[in-house]
Amino acid sequence: MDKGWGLTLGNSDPVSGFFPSKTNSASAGPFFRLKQQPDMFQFPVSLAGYREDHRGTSSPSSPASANNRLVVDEVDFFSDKKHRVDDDNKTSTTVTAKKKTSHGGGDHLGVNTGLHLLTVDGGVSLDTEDKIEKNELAELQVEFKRMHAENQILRNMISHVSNNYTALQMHLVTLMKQQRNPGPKTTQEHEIQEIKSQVKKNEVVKPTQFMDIVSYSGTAEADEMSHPSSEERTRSVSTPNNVEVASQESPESDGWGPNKAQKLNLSKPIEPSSDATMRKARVSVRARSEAPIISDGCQWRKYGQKMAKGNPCPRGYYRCTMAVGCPVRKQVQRCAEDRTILITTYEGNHNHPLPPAAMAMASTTTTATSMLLSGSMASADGIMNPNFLARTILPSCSSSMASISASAPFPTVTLDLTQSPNTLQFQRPPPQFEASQLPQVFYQAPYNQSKFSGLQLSSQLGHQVPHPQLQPQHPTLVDKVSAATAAITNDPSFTAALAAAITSIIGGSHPNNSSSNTSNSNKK
DNA sequence: CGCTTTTGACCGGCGC
DNA sequence: GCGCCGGTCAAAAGCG
Repeated sequence: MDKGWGLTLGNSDPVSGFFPSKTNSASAGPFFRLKQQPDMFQFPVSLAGYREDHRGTSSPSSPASANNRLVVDEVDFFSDKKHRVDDDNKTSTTVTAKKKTSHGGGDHLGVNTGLHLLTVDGGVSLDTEDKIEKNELAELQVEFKRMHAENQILRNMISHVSNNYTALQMHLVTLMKQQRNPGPKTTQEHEIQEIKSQVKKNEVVKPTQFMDIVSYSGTAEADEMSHPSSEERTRSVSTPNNVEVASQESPESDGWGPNKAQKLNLSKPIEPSSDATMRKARVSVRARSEAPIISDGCQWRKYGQKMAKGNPCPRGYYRCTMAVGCPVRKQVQRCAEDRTILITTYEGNHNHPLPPAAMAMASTTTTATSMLLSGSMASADGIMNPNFLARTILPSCSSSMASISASAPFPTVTLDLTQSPNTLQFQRPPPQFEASQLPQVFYQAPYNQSKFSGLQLSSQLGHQVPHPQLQPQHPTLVDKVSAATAAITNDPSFTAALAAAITSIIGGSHPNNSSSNTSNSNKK
């Protein structure tokens, strides 16, 4: 079980942990606020490296994550609170101020204390030096104000993008619901019909790999109905599309292994157990870590270990033990090529409230995962609209080599955090960075994979691959915002946060506590 | 003593 | 039908 090393989700101070201030956090993430839950878009994530001193401590809520990062193998979100876009400018300003006042020990911008005291000896040119320093201080203050104004502009831009995305997301959800309930006719009927046709196409392609958008939305609603608790209602509201990435627990399915539900005929009535592909959806995170496991905010218990074919390293099987019957599983295995890379694959759906950190992750990346999943339905031929990724997942992955992939037979979001030059710049020299490893997104639909197995998108918003169907709704705005987004996404910790988020969302998107036959791991 | 980990056995899916 | 393989089970061992 993970006890606090590796990917750590702390919750001591989510806001300051990931964003330097609440003010900044209010605008820090273009799509991390899409759920209208500002508090949910905080990333107290530390994709931290191996810290033996944390071993044995419960990581999710360990405030110690903000300290003691002498050895960091991955991204440490707590180590540097000045990475965020809003602070980049501030940081530089502060550094300048410190340099100019270093002899006096002044630590605060605008409070140039101690300078005079050190220059008094001899009493030479005190006034002159004082004036010079006052001028410098004034310049710094002006610059600081200017930076602040720029930050405000950037915030507004991000907010704008966020709003646009939210509207788009809601639109998508609306379409899904309308598709499921064809009764009401709206002006978007043609879009509904298009989705329906896509569903039919998917049936033809490969039923067992069908990403059941119908049951997808249906299960989400079913969950809402079956879990009327206030918290779950809140989460349902906060995640309108309710990314049911994971299993809808049923007696014959546990959400991980081979499942009979995969073979259910699509013509059958919509029910959770028929959502085979959704149940099979996985999130895989590749992270460089010496730790045997990554801590992601949940408690895990190992229930098995197997030697997987083609990999000399054993694969560990873990299940969530935060609640009885939680069906969430994860596999942990080291990469065969590079054993410093830890591959963690998540599957399942938590049936319990998540820790604050994990919930933040879950809420935040519901968007990303939902875009991955629902986006696969967004185009006529089943090809995911890359813009969705570009708008949601990509920004956070752009500069940290995070790749997103989905491969048959199960849709899988793969985040590769092993090639994050920016991250490593903070910690140690980049070991393996080369031009060919520029941020890319690889999306492969779980079906019809051949159509776009090679789809690659530049994750840089400013370098999106042109596509007739993929033109942004507000290209001009996108261009404008690209700079701001890049500033955000240039922080590799953001990617690590996303990784943790997606991994947690797999289990945290929506509670479902249907009795699972895989939940008796504790019985002995 | 209770919980977790280990590890071989078992099961089911899938390809040949 | 058979064997391979991934995944899970559960008894035994380990640990605090």
